[in-house]
Amino acid sequence: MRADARRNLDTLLQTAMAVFASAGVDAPVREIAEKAGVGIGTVYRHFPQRSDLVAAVFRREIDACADAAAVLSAKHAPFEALAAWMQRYTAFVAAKRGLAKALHSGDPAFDTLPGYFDQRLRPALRKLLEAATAAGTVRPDVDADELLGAVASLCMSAHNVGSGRAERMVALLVDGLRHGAKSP
Amino acid sequence: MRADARRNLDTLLQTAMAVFASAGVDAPVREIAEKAGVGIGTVYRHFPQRSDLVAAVFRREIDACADAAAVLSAKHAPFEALAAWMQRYTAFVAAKRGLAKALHSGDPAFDTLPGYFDQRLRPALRKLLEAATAAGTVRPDVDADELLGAVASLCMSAHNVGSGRAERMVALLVDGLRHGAKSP
DNA sequence: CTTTATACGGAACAATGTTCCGTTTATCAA
DNA sequence: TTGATAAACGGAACATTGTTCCGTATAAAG
Repeated sequence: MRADARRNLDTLLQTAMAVFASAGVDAPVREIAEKAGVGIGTVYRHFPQRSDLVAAVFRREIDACADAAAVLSAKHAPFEALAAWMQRYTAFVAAKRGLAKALHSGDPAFDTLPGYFDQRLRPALRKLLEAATAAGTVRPDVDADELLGAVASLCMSAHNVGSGRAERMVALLVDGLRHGAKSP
Repeated sequence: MRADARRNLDTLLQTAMAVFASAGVDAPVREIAEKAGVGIGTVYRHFPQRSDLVAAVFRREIDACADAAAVLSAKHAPFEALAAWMQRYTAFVAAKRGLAKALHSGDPAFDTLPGYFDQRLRPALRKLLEAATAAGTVRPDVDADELLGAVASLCMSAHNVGSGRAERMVALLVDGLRHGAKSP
């Protein structure tokens, strides 16, 4: 792959992420291309359809969230790493409320996203959970899937718009994980 | 209101309902205008925005569903009327799965729809319920709101696509209403 | 029948997704 | 270093669709 192509792809994804975050996923392709300093043709060579760009940005954010698990795990004690990652995941889900619409739009470009979501995030959380359980700071009867789903529900609910409510609920959830741990 | 205007408005709403049903609520305005045999300008005079047309069609379908209650009530015994209307409502909700997206689009044209929905359908169902309860064929501890919500949930669930599953579940629900009635 | 306010139709405009192709440039062999 | 070339670039042009505007047609009233 040519160096300029790689460069453009990177700035494109970065810019698209920023634009989607501030103007929503319906932002015009022209605007993204302009802000990234590339032509429209460049965008469409990398992403044949607009939805492909959206999906790529999404996948990238899933990756970032999943990768954060290992970093946090190396930097903190098991329980603290778990708690920190849960907040990281909360931020991710909360910021992506617009995704639900896109996912249900029927566009084939989004078909593989739910699977990718599971494939990357579930193992990430499972490792954190297992480490904390092994350390005795978290109860052993909690399922990674259920936890991911619960947080998503908390964040998606219409009553949780704004003002850290979702974060507080998730913090409560995480505190609940301590109950029944081997060593308190 | 001029006669031709009234005529055009009616055919427009009828046509739009048919097109939305077959091609989805994203069908182009031009297509609707053409099928209705009117110019685009005519559509936009009656409905300043595309979403206003969608909302009008919706309101009309809510009306039809609500009005069906009185008709069924006059034609059948209380319980049979209730059961028939529940199926009518089921068909209405099932057909309008695309509505959820529209409702959450943030377009102000849809702001009053949820309220209208309640205002028309809740009393309709309440009257049917009260009549059946008074006749002793339905238990008295059922709330119209809850019933409407339950049916909506049954229909909206992604697992209920196709093949009368929702209808069967609703029928079950209705049969459940008989339990604990004064006279079995 | 004439008048007039109303409604009509569709051309024209604007925004946006997508395609196409002439031009530029990174890469590499000589 | 330089020339060849395949890859990538940029943006004009096209297609679709929502929306506006205005000249024309017509229903309604006297």
